Amino acid sequence: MERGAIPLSSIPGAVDLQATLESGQTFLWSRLSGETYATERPSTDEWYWTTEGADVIQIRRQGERLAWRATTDAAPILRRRLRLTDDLPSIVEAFPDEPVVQAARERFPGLRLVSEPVFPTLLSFILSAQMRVARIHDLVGRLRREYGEPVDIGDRTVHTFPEPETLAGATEAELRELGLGYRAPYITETASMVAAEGIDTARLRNLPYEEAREALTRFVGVGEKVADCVLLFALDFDEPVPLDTWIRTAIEEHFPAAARDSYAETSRAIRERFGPRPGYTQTYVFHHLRTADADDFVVADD
DNA sequence: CGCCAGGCCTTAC
DNA sequence: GTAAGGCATGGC
Repeated sequence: MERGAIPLSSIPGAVDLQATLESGQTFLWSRLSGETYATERPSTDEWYWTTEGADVIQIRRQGERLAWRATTDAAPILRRRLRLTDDLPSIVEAFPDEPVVQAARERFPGLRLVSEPVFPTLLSFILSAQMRVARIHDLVGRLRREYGEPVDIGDRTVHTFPEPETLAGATEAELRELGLGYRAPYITETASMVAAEGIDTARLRNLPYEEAREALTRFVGVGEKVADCVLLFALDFDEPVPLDTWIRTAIEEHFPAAARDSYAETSRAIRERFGPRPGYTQTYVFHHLRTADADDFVVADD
């Protein structure tokens, strides 16, 4: 087990691990205590763990640094996945001067976008259709335990995210037994597609945003909304504003002029009102509205 | 019981 | 291209 630390002084802006990892952008991180998405804010020494390929990575806030321990050198992985080089102060400074956006900004200093592995993100958001955030995370955990590889990390065992080939070998009936419901065939079909031909991430990253979104909908269970999530949370696009029920409601209430009939038109209209990096704005607004009645997410003094 | 959740698919026009 | 209906599951 390797260990290391990243000084907060080396990161532009704050880092709020809970807001970043438990805001529904990624379902690939868990509190080591197992209390992920508990209403209580995690204790300050709480470890979060995830996997990347066969490696296990853990991180926690420790004073004025981010401490990590992992089966590999986690520093470059963490810098990428938590976007620790993003100049957060200048990003939020450019948010539009709208009350709901500014309220979200003030409530979650340190909320950062993520840049997660593509295949696990693709499958997570296929699962996300018509499901709540905590339950999506739970189902990802079931996929890990059923189809991933166990890794002993000392006092407990965690599981890697399953490879495409492994999930391609699962049956729809097996996945339905795990509780995936009608999303079960989407997972087997898309896993089979990825096992057979991969995901051309280099090509996707170089496509214009709307073309990349269209290209991703080739996968079964991936419509415009899920495609937007993959582009925003795994492929580093700045433009996507995934139009889920929360954001649609926010548009109706706070940006009614941006409401349109089609997804594509509403997407264009809200992007023009969310500032230079609409995806970042969206992540703040989503987390703010979804936790509007949970004061536990407000930063407490240590 | 009904309603909702980070929607997508097929079918019909 | 758009509209309608169906679809699993669990929490409240």
